[in-house]
Amino acid sequence: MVTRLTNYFLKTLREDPSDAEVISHRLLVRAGYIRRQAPGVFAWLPLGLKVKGKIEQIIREEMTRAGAHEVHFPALLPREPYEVTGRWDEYGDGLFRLKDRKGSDMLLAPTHEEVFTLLVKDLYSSYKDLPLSIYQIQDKYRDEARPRAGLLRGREFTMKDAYSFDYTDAGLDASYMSQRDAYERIFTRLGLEYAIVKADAGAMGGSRSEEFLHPTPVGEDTFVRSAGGYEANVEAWTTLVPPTLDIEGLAAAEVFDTPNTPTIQTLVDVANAEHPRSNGEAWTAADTLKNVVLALKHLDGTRELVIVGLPGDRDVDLKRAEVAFAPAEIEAATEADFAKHPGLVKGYIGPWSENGPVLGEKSATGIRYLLDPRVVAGTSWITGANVDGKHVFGLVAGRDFVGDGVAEVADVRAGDPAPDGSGPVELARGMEIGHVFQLGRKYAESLGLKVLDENGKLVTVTMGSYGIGVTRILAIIAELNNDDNGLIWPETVAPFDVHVVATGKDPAVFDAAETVVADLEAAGFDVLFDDRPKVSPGVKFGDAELIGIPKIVIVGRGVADGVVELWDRRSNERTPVAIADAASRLRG
RNA sequence: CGGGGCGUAGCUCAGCUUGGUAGAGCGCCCGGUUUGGGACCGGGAGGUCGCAGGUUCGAAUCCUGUCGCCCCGACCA
Repeated sequence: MVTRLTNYFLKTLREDPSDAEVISHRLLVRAGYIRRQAPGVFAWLPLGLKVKGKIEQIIREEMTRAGAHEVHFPALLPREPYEVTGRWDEYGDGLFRLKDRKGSDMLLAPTHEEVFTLLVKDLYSSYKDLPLSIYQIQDKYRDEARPRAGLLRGREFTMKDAYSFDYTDAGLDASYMSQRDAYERIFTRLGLEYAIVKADAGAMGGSRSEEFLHPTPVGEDTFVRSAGGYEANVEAWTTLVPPTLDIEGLAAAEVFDTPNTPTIQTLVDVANAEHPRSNGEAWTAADTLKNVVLALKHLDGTRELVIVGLPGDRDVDLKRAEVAFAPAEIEAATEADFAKHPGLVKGYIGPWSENGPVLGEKSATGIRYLLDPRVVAGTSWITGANVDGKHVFGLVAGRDFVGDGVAEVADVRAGDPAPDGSGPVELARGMEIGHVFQLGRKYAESLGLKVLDENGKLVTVTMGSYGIGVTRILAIIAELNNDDNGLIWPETVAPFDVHVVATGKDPAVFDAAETVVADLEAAGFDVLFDDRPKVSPGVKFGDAELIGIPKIVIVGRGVADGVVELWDRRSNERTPVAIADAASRLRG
């Protein structure tokens, strides 16, 4: 195929658009691939659509290889199925909701678990029909609080979402691995580095969940990896629990005056100055127990205070807290919250007081008290004595206080030991490009998807859900492949195979260019032909660089000697070749 | 939702402090000269200065309100 620039829908911009910050956004707009319509919503121009199509094609091929079949659902859906699974409420403000003329609630789907499940329920009723994997490539809608970075975080984005249906756990495992393997092939073909990290299943429910993260400093996810191969999103991190210690023989707790120690650091300073440890070692923040007050906003609108006790050198990671308390939302405790609980002495909160337990469901305050996994029985702490200006030293977990449970909310640090014993971890940033979930029976259960098994018994189907962010991947590829002059697409996703540039005004040049273009087409190349007659060479070269097709043929002054130049966009090398050899040289 | 920045021609921006009725570059149209790195000359089209009030003889400029956009944070694929 040959596409001529003289009648193509393309206009490049000489300057960066003022509303674009990240490189992929700037270049995709400047080079005429996309245009912004609304925050986080983009129109696709011909060039952009071609690249998107190339990525989708690779995904389709690998889905087919994995035995998944393509379908297509509407983006506009009725409320009911999402009401049944609870997601109409759980999605909160992130869901695009609208009403039709009759006043019925509709939504723009953020994902399609419900309708896929219902479709299979409509048509299938026997174990003989399973396993089944179906997928679609469809636009998704999420009303992000803050869309940003162009395509990297939009409110409309294209996603490949696949769903597997099995009636045994082993079957689900197999379907899951089949998709997971397909993802590895897809990202490898796209030339995208990825880490497969353990992820939090979160509001999606289910058990096993892994994210494909592309490591990049601009990523929004923090993940950890150990030298021994452990990789996990910090949201899914589980703390290595130390062994419990012997309580026998530990000294009794002692209360000391510690005026003006509202922060951990001031407390540690005072402790070292006035109450040094008996063995002479200095106290550190890790010897203190920090009790952080969190307010949970539950789905039904109720507000609950929870106090988390964690080592004083750790902070609460709000993302991890959201996971720990999902689906409730986390807010900082307000003055009003404290006013309702006069038993809490700000800055000196602790589980213990001379008058008995202060924190915990069975204590004086009745506030739920959860402990960091590191606060095991037999560990000894300096913590607030619930009296202004006093702390208690040597307070022993399991002897002097207990929690109502464990909470994984502390931040994860470089150097923390991996839970599988594979050594200390380092932290890295990544951008989520794919996610595989074992949903289990959550959706099938609530929507009533059951089949008859070999014994004629009704069994609930078990499902998996597998997503890839198509438009996000496009943006990441653009982010990775560019230079000062523009985009440089990998051949696998470039909008065209070859960009032919005819320069000058000599009719002989244009004749020669027609010959080259015809040869290339005959050789099977998809060709973009810059045949604009009155545009100077500088403009054409600049546009070619901006557009970023990796192989460029310059037809110009060399024509007099019977040669054209092959210009490699990435290496910037130009190689003269005979006009008649251009096509075969490029094919080789 | 908090913090910051910005809305003036198709695009990128100046003008606003110190009010006097709108500019530049690029792009676009016509004519001509150019053609291997974003050419040049001449002529031209194009703007309710985001919107609404207010102050003033007079507002892009000052005041109030409002809407929108971008960035950081919270939140999210």
